[in-house]
Amino acid sequence: MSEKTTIYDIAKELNITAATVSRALNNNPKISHSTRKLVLETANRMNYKQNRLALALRSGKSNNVGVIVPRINTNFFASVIRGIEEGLHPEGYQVIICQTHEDENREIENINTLLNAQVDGILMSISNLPKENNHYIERVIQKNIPLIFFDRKKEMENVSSVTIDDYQASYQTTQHLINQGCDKIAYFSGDRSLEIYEDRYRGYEQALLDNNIPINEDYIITIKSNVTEGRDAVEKLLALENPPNAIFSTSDFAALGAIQKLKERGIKIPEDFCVFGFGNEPFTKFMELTISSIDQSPLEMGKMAAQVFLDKINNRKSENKVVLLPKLLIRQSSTRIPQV
Amino acid sequence: MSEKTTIYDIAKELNITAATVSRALNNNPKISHSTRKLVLETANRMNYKQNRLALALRSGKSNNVGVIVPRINTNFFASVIRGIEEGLHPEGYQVIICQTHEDENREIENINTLLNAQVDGILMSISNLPKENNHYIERVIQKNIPLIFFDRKKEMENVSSVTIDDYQASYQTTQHLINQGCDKIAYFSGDRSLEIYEDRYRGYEQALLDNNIPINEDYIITIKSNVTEGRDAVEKLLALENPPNAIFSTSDFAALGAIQKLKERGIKIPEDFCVFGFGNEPFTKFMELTISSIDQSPLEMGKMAAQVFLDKINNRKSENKVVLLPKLLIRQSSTRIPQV
DNA sequence: CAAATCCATGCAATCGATTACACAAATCTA
DNA sequence: TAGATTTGTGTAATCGATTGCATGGATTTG
Repeated sequence: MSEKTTIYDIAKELNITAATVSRALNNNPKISHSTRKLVLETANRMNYKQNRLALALRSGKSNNVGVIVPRINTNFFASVIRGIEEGLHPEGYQVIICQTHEDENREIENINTLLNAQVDGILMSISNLPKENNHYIERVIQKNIPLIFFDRKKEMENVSSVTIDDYQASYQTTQHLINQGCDKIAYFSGDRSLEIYEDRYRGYEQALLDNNIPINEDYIITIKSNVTEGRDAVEKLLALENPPNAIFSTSDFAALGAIQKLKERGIKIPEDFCVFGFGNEPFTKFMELTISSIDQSPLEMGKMAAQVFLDKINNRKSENKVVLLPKLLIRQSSTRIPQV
Repeated sequence: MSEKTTIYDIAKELNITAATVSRALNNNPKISHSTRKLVLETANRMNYKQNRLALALRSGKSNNVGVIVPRINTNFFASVIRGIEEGLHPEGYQVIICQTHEDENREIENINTLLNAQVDGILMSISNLPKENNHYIERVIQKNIPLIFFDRKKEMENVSSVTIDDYQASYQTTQHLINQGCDKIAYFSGDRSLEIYEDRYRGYEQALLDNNIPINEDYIITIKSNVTEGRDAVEKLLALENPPNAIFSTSDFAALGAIQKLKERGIKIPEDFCVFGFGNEPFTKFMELTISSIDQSPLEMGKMAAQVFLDKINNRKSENKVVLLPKLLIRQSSTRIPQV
């Protein structure tokens, strides 16, 4: 039935040993031309396929890498994974995907599962900030397994990372809004205990300071990345005595919610109010009023993460922090002054 | 350094054999309570992790399943994969992902890679219609490895599938458009050599026939799933002597392109023209003019595919065709008569 | 022609975990 | 208390591929 051909089957067929078959298949120069030819033909005829598990067990290399993300079905993570896959597949690696659902326990679980599976490396975007007890991450390093963070990273020794320059992205965006004449810029933040959100906040803050605009704590709202939170946040902002005239949202979804609510209130965008998102979700450019956003080059980020992993595994580098340039996509929702 | 603890290390530590350790860890009742406790404690202390490769080699089960899709970074496929992952992870399976980029050679390559990796099953959405030479798919069946198609399936013996009822979806949508007063309904088709697109076409056709509306070949355009093709197709349609007053697009992206172009031409939606998409991409409900579409329940589809795989592997069923119900999401782009 | 060299292949251990079978010690039966 | 049974472990084979070392025959060298 399920006739799995092994090198032993080939050996028996040809009245030679499995060792010889193995060597022939691996182009070992010690094998005579005639034997090699015979083995290759027979292997082909018997539809032989190398059992990678056996190889993995012996060599200690599984040729699998694990990828851990909060969830897979958002454009950003799906695209990063696609990039990783494209970078690693040609090198013979398979990608195993795990989702944390932003849950710390599942994150730990996932890491253990991947270590069990003997992956050759782990590429991850942190879901939660591991508290003091981030032993589980250090265990990966102790095992000498390359660990690479992408996007949501944590500064750690011996851990490489691939991110965009979140600070710059944020600084430039804020400056852009100021250039458009906005002087009261609200800010939708993510969880600032994660480095990327802290960096983004600092960029926003510094741009305001550099333009002599005071920070207004009322304008700073922490949100989750969805439409509803964006709508709710706008309600709060419009209820202020001195409401803002721009929003920089670190989530495209919240930016969309904000725009919906602003329109309902009859506020004209971008004339009366500018909005800027983050992430370049596909819908931002599909809207009638296209939404300005920041592209994080997820495909490139994934490919780069794959490259960093390959460099590490080949001992070319022990540590490496890659920072990609963000791309500001200035669209209608923040364009008062026509772009040249 | 990378101190991988094995059962042999534990055995040596306790002056017993690996067999005993193995049994203790597997709760074999023949092991004395004291030994078991000792082993478990020691294993824990030495941070033992079972090597799944060794287990896989011995048992012949890798506890990996392969998933093959055209690409991962679309909402639909990412969501299906998420569903598969959620269904399989609790059962101890890891998901290995491969992308074909719609390329037949990569599809063959992917299957070979997965067979090499000794996956316990393959879940796939066909990219290309394998011609006569679909040996590569049959090889999977010969090896007695469960094969499950989702969405883009091909009718084959011993192969299970999970799809939505594409015919019904299409029939109902066409009927809905007719009910809205549209009598000249154009149709954007995918590659009809794939079953799902053929089914969808038949649904469209039958609904027209049942309403005594003649089929107009000029209205039927085969497109790729992107915005540009939708725009181009509308240009062609509007250039006709007798242009249509509705479009049923089997792609949300093409539907969006169509809407953009129609608006540019000053055509009012839905008053003068109705548009219906397919796939329920997130943007369809985010637009100012929300786009009617068909939800394919990708998450559920993935979970169901996982379930069918589990049933098969546990010999509960040898073959199984699951057909999910499509959900018509009737939104503004096709609503002339207000819904109750 | 005897000794040295080389070539192609075989032998056997290894990776880590599991498990059928064997066996010694402990416990029970009559 | 001798024999039967149970209990807990050890022995060794197995999964499939790789590889250091050994070996036997052919070829070359002096």
